[in-house]
Amino acid sequence: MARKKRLKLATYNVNGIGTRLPHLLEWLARERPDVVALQELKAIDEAFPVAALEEAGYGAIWQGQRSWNGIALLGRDSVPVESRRGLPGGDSDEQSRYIEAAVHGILVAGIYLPNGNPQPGPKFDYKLEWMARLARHARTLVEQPHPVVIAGDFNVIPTDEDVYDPKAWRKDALMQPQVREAFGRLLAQGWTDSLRQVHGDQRIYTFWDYFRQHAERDRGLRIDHLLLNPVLAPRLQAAGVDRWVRLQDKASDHAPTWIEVAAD
DNA sequence: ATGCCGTCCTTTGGACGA
Repeated sequence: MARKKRLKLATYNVNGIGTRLPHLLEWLARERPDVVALQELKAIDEAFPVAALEEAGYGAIWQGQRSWNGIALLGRDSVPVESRRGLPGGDSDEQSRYIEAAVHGILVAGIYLPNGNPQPGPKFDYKLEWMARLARHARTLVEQPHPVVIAGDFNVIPTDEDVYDPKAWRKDALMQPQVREAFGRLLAQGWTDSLRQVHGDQRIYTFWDYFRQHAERDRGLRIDHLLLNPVLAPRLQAAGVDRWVRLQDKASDHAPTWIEVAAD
């Protein structure tokens, strides 16, 4: 078999793996990503569809949780080699939001960053505290001599160019100044926001809520991100969003978001 | 201005999501 010239890395918030498994399998078959970070499994470990994914050609590691949260990493023809689950300093944190593994020669940190609404309040405080813990750990990842990507649902609208109507979302936790500053501090460590890097000033969204036909009208948010460390960033070749998945019946409110990097 | 819809189970309403 000819050696692949590119690797496709993707993140997809499925909003319930049980309900979304048919969508996930159809998307995997059509787009053939090499590495996938999943969020919002909303299922316990025992309910993860490991056999169906194996049948589809994907190895997986996952950390579930009843009802909420839950993350997984998939590797095409490969079982991810886990390096960590849960962020350092979160021994009392019961929420399944962080999983990290080596897949196809890349260290992949899959995250489901807390939403933080309503703000102000304890959930917003938890979001800021989680972002601080992420930043501390990310500092050790960014300087790795290996390629590293942080991929997932960040629940951060980085700028007003990343939301169809900033005024409508002004009070939302996803675009509060403290949240944007925390995301900015993360980028300042040396991470590349790959979708923005590839698309420049162009509008591109990864999430559309279920109301007012927002998906059909492309009134969305850019909140799913893939951040690359300085070793991986020069290999970035392409980036996009598989919006067709969001336009299907019974879709998740997020669409798969991906990049292609040169194989080393 | 708004969870208007969707998913889960703590199930037939409430909690949560963004």
